[in-house]
Parts: sequence; structure tokens; C-alpha cells
Amino acid sequence: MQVLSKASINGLRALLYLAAQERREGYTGIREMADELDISFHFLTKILQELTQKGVLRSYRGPNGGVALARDPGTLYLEELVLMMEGDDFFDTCLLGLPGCGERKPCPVHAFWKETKAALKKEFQTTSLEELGQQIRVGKVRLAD
Amino acid sequence: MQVLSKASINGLRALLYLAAQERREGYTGIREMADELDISFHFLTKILQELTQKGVLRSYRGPNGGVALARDPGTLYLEELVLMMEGDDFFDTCLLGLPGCGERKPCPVHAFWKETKAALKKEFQTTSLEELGQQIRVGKVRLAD
DNA sequence: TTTATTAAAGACAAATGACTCTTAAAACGT
DNA sequence: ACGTTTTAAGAGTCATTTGTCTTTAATAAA
Repeated sequence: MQVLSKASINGLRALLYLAAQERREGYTGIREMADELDISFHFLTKILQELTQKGVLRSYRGPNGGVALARDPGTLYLEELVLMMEGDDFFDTCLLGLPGCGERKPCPVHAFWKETKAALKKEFQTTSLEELGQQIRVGKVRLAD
Repeated sequence: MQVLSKASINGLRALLYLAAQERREGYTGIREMADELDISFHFLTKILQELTQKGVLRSYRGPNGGVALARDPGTLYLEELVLMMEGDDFFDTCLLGLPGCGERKPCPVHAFWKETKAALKKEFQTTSLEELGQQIRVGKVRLAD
């Protein structure tokens, strides 16, 4: 069951890596993150470029350059990030792929799937990078092996 | 958010179509199902071949041939079908794709995702083709536009 | 026995997602 | 100015999934 694309997963992991940093000023090199998170440098670069264009990251070139969160991680919730990376219809899907599945013309598993999506959405709406970054910092949780 | 592959979705829809039939004897042509469910005939054929090989369907060639459920739809639960089509590790994934994510080495969203997967699994374990077929029969729910 | 009907099988093609590589541009230090 | 470090941009490649087509085999009916 793959819910997020590889690109989204790696983008999220990179954002979490940044949110887990102790120091808040300065830039973190993409090379370092790629090594640390075990992602191809070029692939990660491409993913982070998009996040920079969308305003979640700011970047800086040259020696000691890299990327940094463009906003306070306490204001960055998973929902916004996932919608940004996966598309605005992320939570509006039908499990059986029927177009226009809804209350009026439900598919056989609509009722249940609706609840599941709502729970997932709520969780994503209430979980911030700050919160998860902290859990990483104290070692309760990991981003890579 | 695409949880099931197109192949699984179409396989499931076809199984539901069969489960929703009034008459229980005889075979249903793949052509009819493809038309009714708006799936390419050849694509559906390929999908149903696998389900036949796996013993969920039986098939019959020649005039008035087609496919039929090989087992009582009351004994066919979504879980078995999804595991069959998507692979046995369907419910064992990490949302962030970390290998070996678990209680001992959890990813940042492990706790929540674990619950979500469990709820989904339970629903699939307790929902049979018979049950959904009935809902289709009485028109509460649809398989296509 | 011939013809029509249907699924089985497998080769093939197209589309998508997941990467990879090369070149350019920006910033810095000397 | 020059060379080094770093991100930006985009073309290119590979693998997987999705979808198509052709041929074969089975069955029934005329």
C-alpha cells in the first residue's frame, strides 16, 4: 500500500530532517541530506527545487549554501505539504476510482473510505513539522536506518 | 491518493459485478462486463485470467462462456482479494517508506499510520462480496456511472 | 464438420513514475 | 579575475504499470 509517491516521501523526509536540526540559522547542503537520508543527490535536488519554488524552502548557492525552511516549522502542517506535493485532490479520491463518487452516487465502499480519508486528513492537519522534528531530535523516532 | 492499482480496482469491480448478479448459475461474458464497467475488454481479460488462475473465478470458453465466481461470495472477503492482487505485504507498509519501520525503530508517523492500517485491514476482513453485492442489487450503491 | 463464439496466452506498445546526467548559474574565497 | 562549491534547469534513461493486439484453444450450435 503505497500512499505517497517516492518524490513526496523523500521531500517530506528532507523537510523533517531540516525541522529536526538544532540550529536554526544557515543552510543545509543537499549533498549532506542526500547522504544522511540515503537518497540520490540528483533526485533529491530535483524534489527540493520544487519545494523552493513553492515557497516552503529557501535556497542559497555557493560555498556553505544549501536549503533551509522558509517558514517556521510550527506553521507547516503535513496537510499543506502533502497537498502541495501530491495535488489538491489528494483527499478526494474514490477507493474504486469511480469519477464523481459521493453521497449521491456512492461506490460500494464509499461510506467507510470517507471516514478513513477524514481521519487521515485530520491527522495531517494537526501534525506540524515542528512537532515531528522534536520527536526526531529526542531520538524517539528515525528518518533513516 | 491512489491506494489500489488500476488492475486491482478493475478486478474488484468485476468481482462485485458478478456478486451483484441475480442469477447464480451460468457464466458472464467478459465482453459484457467490460462494456458495463467501462473497462477495455482486453485489459479486463488479462486481469480476470489471473483471478481465474488463483481460484477465485472459474471460466468457460465457447458460446455462452465467460467467468463466474468459483466460491460462495459470502466467503470472499475484501482482504483476501486485495492481498491476492496487491501482494501479501499490502498492510505492512511504512508511510515514509522506511525499511523495517516498526515499534522498535518507528518513523515519525508510525503510531498513527499503524492505527489507520489496522482499521482498513479490519474493514476489509469483515466485508464480503456477498454483502457489497447485495447493496449493489438494491441500488444503494453503484459500480460505474 | 464447419462456423461462430468465447476465454487463454503472450507479444507488443504507450504512458507514467523514478531516477540520472550534463550543463548552466550563482556565490564565495583567494 | 579565477577556481571551487553549491543549487537550478532540463534533457535523457530506465523500470513498472497500463493498455492493445494477435494468435491459439476450447466449446457449442448449425
